[in-house]
Amino acid sequence: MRFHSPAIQYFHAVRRTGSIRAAARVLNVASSAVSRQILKLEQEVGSPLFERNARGLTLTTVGEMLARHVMNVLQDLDRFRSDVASLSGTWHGTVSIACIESLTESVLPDLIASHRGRARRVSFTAEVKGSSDVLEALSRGEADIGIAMALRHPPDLRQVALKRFRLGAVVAREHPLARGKTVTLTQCLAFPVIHALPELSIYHLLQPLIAQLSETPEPAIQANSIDLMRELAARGVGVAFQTQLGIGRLSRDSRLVFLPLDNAGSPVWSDLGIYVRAERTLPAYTESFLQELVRELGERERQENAAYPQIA
Amino acid sequence: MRFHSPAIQYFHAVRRTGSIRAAARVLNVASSAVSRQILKLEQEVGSPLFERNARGLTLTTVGEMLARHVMNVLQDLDRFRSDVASLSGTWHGTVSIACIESLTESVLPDLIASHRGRARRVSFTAEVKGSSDVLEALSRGEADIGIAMALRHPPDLRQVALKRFRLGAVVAREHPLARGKTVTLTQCLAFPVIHALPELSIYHLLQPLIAQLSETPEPAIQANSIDLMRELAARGVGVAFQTQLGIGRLSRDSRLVFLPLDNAGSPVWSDLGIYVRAERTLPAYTESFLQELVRELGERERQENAAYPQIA
DNA sequence: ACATGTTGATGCCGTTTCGGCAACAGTTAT
DNA sequence: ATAACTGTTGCCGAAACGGCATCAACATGT
Repeated sequence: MRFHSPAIQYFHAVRRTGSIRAAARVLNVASSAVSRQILKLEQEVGSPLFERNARGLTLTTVGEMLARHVMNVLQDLDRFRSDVASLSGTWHGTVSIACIESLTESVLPDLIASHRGRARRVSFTAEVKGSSDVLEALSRGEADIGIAMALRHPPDLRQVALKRFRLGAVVAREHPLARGKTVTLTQCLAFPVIHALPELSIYHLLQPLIAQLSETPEPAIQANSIDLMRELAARGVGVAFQTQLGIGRLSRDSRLVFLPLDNAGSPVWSDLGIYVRAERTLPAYTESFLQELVRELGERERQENAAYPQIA
Repeated sequence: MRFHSPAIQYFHAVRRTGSIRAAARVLNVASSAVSRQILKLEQEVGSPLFERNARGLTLTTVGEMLARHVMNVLQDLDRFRSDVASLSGTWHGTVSIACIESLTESVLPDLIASHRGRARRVSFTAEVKGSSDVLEALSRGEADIGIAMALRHPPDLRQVALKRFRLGAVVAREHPLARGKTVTLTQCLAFPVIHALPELSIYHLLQPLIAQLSETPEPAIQANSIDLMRELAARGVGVAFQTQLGIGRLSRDSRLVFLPLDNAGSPVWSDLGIYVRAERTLPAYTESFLQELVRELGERERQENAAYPQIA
């Protein structure tokens, strides 16, 4: 099904790879063919689309505009394909997800497993990144669905849903803090703390709060893996922080205890956003999974906020 | 700027004209060329796109899906073009509007005139239709912006704004009703009434209310032109009904009086919706006009509701 | 400083695709 | 029945495309 001009596809490949020859390799054509199509495009648009650096190509402003158009075309072509396929009963395609680490513990594997159980012809691609990288991948058309911290998102993305989960401390069962029901930041800082590195969203949640306290925190450990931090906490190394989303596994892990964090009497929220490219209609199978994702996250939000009722 | 496969453009022309030979004439190519491209498309999609009737071609289900995709592609191409043009200072294009008759009296001419004064390179196409035809034209990609009665709109359209205006009676200055400040439907039905035909939105607003009354209305006039109805009222033929939007001209027309309608103590609202194709990003100049349109209608809504303050 | 590898662009040439002309079979209206 | 219309199909010239070899410009490594 190749009813779009080769120039479109070649341009797309060059943009992704950043090089004409690399694009030619991916497309299984001669580099001269690719080069010519790009030149022809530039002539028809009337303006250069790439800046020729010695080491490859970079998009110009006009190039970025065309890239946006081409992404819209190709993504909508995918949707059309899926529409036709679903008409004849076949229901297949690939859902590409970019998300932050909090999801990998139980939400995402549960959902994908359950979905695969029902629709076996749908494949998945999941890539774990930092929040800003998630949004960037989405903007570049490298993912269909993105889950990230709900910060300001670029206008070319649409926030499908916003779910909030409580941030809390994770400590070993024997830890002194484990005797309470909740903890304050000040209480935690009295013990060794396992800090998140800036790549993790938790860092951006806690840093402003810690900065408010005048105390100098005890020397601590820093890490960029939620899994690692949790395992460290389980070994009694210190206090780790994480979103309540990891609670699914925690409840099965007898070594650990989750304590919702209180700051000045009110909970500390971690806002999770589900994003999609705005200028786009999703294929049916992607839309279907998206709905399940939103529903599931809403369900977890409800469950967990019921388990730890809000104070204020 | 023709970087899309000819098949796309040919398909689009065939869909609009409903015939291969007619499309060929529009495209200035031989009909054989068009026929071949369509056949090639059908072969690549793996399914017929048109039903060949002896008198022309009709879209199949798959054809309609492709039509949607092609519309998305071509409309987004327009947007891309306008983006590039606005980058180099040029700001030109055509805004195509489909709307119901209520707008033609003052809102639309005022807006277009004012906009043309500032951006002379932007042209306009306006087509007056019934509400459902407006939505249909929008769905078919024959218009950029649609203004219609806010009924249930198809899912491929997006309601940009919703403004409500009071429905009222229009009578000659010498009419007995002109002595009051407002009127009820029962009061009106005591006089000869100029009814709207079903093609006009006013019909669908008033019919349910009239049906509620058990009285048999006096034999009356029916018409499908707001202008005609108003002129009839001016000549004392009877009571006409229209949206408060026509008030701009009314105030300049000393022969007529507008009386807001009351039904069971509450106003009768006419909901006006502004629509746009959902799967689409508008060109900059279209978006700009759309914003002005929404603002202007909002302004009129505010003004007129202030002039005739709500009762309940 | 020199050699090597990589980048994008170009001239040449065979292949593929496209479009125009004319003729065809089928349906509809007069 | 005639005439006007529909979409389709061979045939052929023109345009576009892709592959190969080659070039100049730049970066990297020795």
